[in-house]
Amino acid sequence: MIGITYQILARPPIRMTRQPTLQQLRYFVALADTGHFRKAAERMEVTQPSLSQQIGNLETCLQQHLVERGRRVVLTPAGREVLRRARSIIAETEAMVAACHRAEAGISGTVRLGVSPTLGPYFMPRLVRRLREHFPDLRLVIREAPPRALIGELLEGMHDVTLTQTPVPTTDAVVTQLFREPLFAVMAHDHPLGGGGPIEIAALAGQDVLTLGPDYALHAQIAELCARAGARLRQDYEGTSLDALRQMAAMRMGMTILPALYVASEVDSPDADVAVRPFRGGRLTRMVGMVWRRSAGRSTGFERFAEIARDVARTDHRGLLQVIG
Amino acid sequence: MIGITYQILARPPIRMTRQPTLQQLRYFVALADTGHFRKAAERMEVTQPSLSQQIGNLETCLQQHLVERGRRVVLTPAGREVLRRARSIIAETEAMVAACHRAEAGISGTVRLGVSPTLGPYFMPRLVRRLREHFPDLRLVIREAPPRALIGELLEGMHDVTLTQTPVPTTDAVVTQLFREPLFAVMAHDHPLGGGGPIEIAALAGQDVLTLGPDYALHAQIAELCARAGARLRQDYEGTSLDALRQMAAMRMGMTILPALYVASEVDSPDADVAVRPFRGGRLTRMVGMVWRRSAGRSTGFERFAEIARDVARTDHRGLLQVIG
DNA sequence: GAATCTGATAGGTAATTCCTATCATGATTG
DNA sequence: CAATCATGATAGGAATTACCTATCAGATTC
Repeated sequence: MIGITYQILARPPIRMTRQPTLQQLRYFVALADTGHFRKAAERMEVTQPSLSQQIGNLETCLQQHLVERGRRVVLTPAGREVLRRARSIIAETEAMVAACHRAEAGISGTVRLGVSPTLGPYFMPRLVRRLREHFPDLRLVIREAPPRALIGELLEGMHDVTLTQTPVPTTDAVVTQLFREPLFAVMAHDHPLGGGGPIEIAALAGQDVLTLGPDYALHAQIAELCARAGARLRQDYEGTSLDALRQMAAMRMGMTILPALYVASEVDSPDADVAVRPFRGGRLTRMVGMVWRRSAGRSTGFERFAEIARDVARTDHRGLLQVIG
Repeated sequence: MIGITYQILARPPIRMTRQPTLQQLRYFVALADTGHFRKAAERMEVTQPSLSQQIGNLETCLQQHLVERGRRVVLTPAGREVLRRARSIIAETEAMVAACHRAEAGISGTVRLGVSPTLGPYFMPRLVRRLREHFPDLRLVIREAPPRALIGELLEGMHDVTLTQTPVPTTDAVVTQLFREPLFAVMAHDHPLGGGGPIEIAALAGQDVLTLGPDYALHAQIAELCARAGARLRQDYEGTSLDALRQMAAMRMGMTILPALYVASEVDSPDADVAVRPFRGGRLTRMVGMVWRRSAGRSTGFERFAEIARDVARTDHRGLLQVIG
């Protein structure tokens, strides 16, 4: 008979099975704590019949008596077990709500930050420290990937936000520019262009130039520069990292072009194994920005992240990076 | 303005703060698992607008975006954190419901069984084993207390059910008789009444009789017997346990009267330190029953417990106990 | 460009929660 | 012992929430 009714109504079984509600659990905990229906109702700020009814509904749903209703209210064994679980469920729910409400500027949970390896090691340590100051509850997972992969992964949802060289080849992302980072010519000490002051782009003519693979934004930029300056971009050798490029230059395999943050961090010392020359007037730079999915919307808090990153660039890398905005 | 509205409506703050519901959490988990609103709605057997609205309500309540709605559905960092907690909350809720539904004959949670020390050690081991066979999920806490305290504690809610000598001095409890347990006369081997077959109650006349203190039902019973038979109930010495009584009898401080289960367990051997004589025709017995609060109602499962206890008495103590019912 | 897919919004129905009023029972007071 | 109070349940109805149907707006596919 009931089976037939179901067929007629086409009502799904999931809806036929009553489930306990969090409110019912809260009412039950209040009753257990006060040992008294009226007092529990007062505590929960509803009337006694409402509370009584909801606790009755809970008992019906669980198919167990939870309470003995005599001269005193006493929990049954089942009631005591349900009380234990109810407390745990309510506590976790409240912790979840509190964590969400506590979140500052929409930052909550674990943020996954993707970063280019040409940038991450030289910029992130200070940025992480600063972010931690601003968002004490922030949890951050940082993953490195070459920019071409990085943007794809961002769009796939693998990262929440990325720090990388711009422009990026998509319109599905919001790009917020942070700063302009100068690039430096780097070569062996005894290279024809080694030594001296700022170098002109035109001086690259006829030189062998090493750079990273095409997965990096730097690759296209340097390839375009070589074409423009009449230099030879070595196709037979590609660096897999900035360190590799520097070592190849030191071994006289050609000259290379490296970002300022890397140079400042890894090369700028009197006993460096390569010579470093800035381009005249800072003519050669790369743009660095923060990128997140357009669908993330306006309340993500990532704009706040970008502000903080600019601040780091401004104060910790003063005179090296040209902050934008 | 809003503060004033609140004052006018006299609505309690607890009601002004929206709380997440378990259904919303279930919808959100389905969305996270399917990555797709329509598919999640199908899975939950509601329409897409319903699911969409409830997830929106959850986001409003938590004051966080949980989902990016773009060309694909991607969880935000906050969303991933809420997902983790939601899974835990739902799992615990389902475990709670399942435990309640799985319960056999209303037995669920941890049952607290109070037992008289004159009974427990000699009857409970077999009863517990049998109960465990019938209720595999049963959790049992067994506590001993003298019967006078035991019944008070039962009424206070400290025990859920008790096993004790009856009658009990209250009408607030349901008493289910289990069996009649014979009592035996016990004395030193060289006591004037030592040796021989069954003893008449009248033979106690003039004898010193030892028994337990007034917290035990046995006390009143033996006191009444002594008055009736013209025996002297020793007031200067009281046993604190059945073992103590037996030892005092062995030391010729008087005779005593002990229950059959104890005798069968602790005395019934050829080299016992006391003589044991049954009363003629089994005339002297005590009644043992199971007792629970009247307010526990009819669906407690304790009647089932009583049946099992009778079964234990019938099969494991055959010829010793006279089962009732 | 039309058709289809996807998620949001609006209006209305159905279901649930809560309130008020009352009932039934037991305990307490005078 | 009658009157009163306290306690939890039940009934009817109002208020609120959950859900459905219809539609909109934007994106994607053919």
